[in-house]
Amino acid sequence: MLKCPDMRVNQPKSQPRYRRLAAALQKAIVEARYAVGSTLPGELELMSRYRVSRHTVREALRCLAELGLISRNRGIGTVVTAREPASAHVQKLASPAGWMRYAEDSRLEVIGTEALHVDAALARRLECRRGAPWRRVTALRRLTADRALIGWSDIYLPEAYAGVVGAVGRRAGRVYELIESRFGARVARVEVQVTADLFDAQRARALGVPVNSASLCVTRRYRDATGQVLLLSQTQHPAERFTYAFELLRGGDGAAWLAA
Amino acid sequence: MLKCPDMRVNQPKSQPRYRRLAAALQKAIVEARYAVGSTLPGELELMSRYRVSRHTVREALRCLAELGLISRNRGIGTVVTAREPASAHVQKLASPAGWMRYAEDSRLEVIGTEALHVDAALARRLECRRGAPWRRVTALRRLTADRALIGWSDIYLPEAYAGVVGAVGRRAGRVYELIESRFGARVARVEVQVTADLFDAQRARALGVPVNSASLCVTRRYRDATGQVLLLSQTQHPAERFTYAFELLRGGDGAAWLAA
DNA sequence: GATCTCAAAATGTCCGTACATTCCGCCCCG
DNA sequence: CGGGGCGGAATGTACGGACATTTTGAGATC
Repeated sequence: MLKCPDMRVNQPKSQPRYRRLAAALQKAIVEARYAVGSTLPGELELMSRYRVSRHTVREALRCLAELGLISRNRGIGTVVTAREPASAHVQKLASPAGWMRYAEDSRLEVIGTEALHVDAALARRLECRRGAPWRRVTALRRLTADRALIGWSDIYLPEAYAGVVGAVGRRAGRVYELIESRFGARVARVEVQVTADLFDAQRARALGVPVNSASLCVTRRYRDATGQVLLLSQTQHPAERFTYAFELLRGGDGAAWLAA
Repeated sequence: MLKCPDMRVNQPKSQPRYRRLAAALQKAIVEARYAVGSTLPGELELMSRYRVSRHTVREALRCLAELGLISRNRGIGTVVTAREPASAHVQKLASPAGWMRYAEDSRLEVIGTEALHVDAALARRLECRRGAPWRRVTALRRLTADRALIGWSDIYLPEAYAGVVGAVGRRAGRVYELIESRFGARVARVEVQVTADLFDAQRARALGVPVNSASLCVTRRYRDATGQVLLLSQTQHPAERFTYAFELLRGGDGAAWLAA
């Protein structure tokens, strides 16, 4: 059960004290003796309860923090953040278009927006000139069914299209569709990049996942017929909560999408 | 530069001592004052050289270990394992078939194989009966150009097909193609799941990436016409070294793959 | 009721000490 | 030459102490 990182190939007969304490605390969390959101006893309390040094308590708590089960902050204490991984949402892709957009069972929730003049690095990503006026929108993606958080999105669009921001998440329609209908633009191609990343502290906190936990990272560039980028969105999904799944039908030397 | 995990949103004016030491050591590694493969001075030496406690040295080294720059073992010392992330490989997908198989510019290198009788959990994944004889093959995936490691694969196939294992990575042809040509089986469908995960110690060590670093995790089930699983492969790619990229052409209400 | 201040609670940083465990190289012996 | 044993070097575990920093709640004041 206890998965605190251990580099040694051969496990010792008896576990170190701090690992045993970590296992005991994890058991208590799994058995819901400490509910998610509740606060564990403080270090001093744990010291006396388990008759170990503060060092040992801290090492044990470090293990649990690495597992993402707890979060520790000065002045607050040690809060249980997870009992087990949340149930995973599987996004079935019935066609390649699924890579372009999300199903209707989830929705964006804007949590921030700012106008900016793009620096050199961002200009490269957006394929525009440096200093151009763009708008960054930060949003969370939730399942509509149970409001579960499944992603954090950073969305970039030209400032000229910023008028759609108010409608994002409020009105039916994806961001690029809003841009198309409001400004008469036309998305002709979408470039998709799929990789993985770790959640930083800000994103982890917003999603309620451990800092430095794994995220599936999908970046999309929506281009018009001239190749210009109309919209770029980068979404990080918690690995434990989101999976893309699809099926290919084998044919000749290629493959066709198998609709569900 | 220093990316040791820090939970605090607002950085203090001055960094803690251990972070400063970690930064100094990382700088020395980047500048190749300590080459990859070489051993850093021991804890006691660093204590006297930097005039800090052993505790502070250990915390600093822990940061570097988390970054994957060093590896620490009793009796050996602290070895530099990486100077910087390896350059990233972008796997361009010219068609949906790209999700089914890898391009010709990389190759599998088998590092282990074992016969097994599948337990309940694995039986569910392989959709076979518990106790059935299967073969697990562990392999690394390398770019042929520079031998760079881009993935770790766990491959499962029925023991009846184990005869192809010797040819994996030695002869041209993907695993499922080897099975097809050798045993007359026929892959009709491929189910693909894309998510993210963290590298455990074993996989991290084999790939030379940090423990608990992000991996893009792709699972493929190859099925015959009756739906039976002929082959399951699960590959973890280091996020910094591997990205899937493709482009969709917008059309009607769907999307078509844009060939490169 | 709202705001400010202060103290207590909690974790973070950093020092020190001691012993345990593992690895590796060297030396000795067969 | 090869194998085994031993010692030294190195990190890992665990104890203790002290002070710093952050958060929160209670109480006082306006």
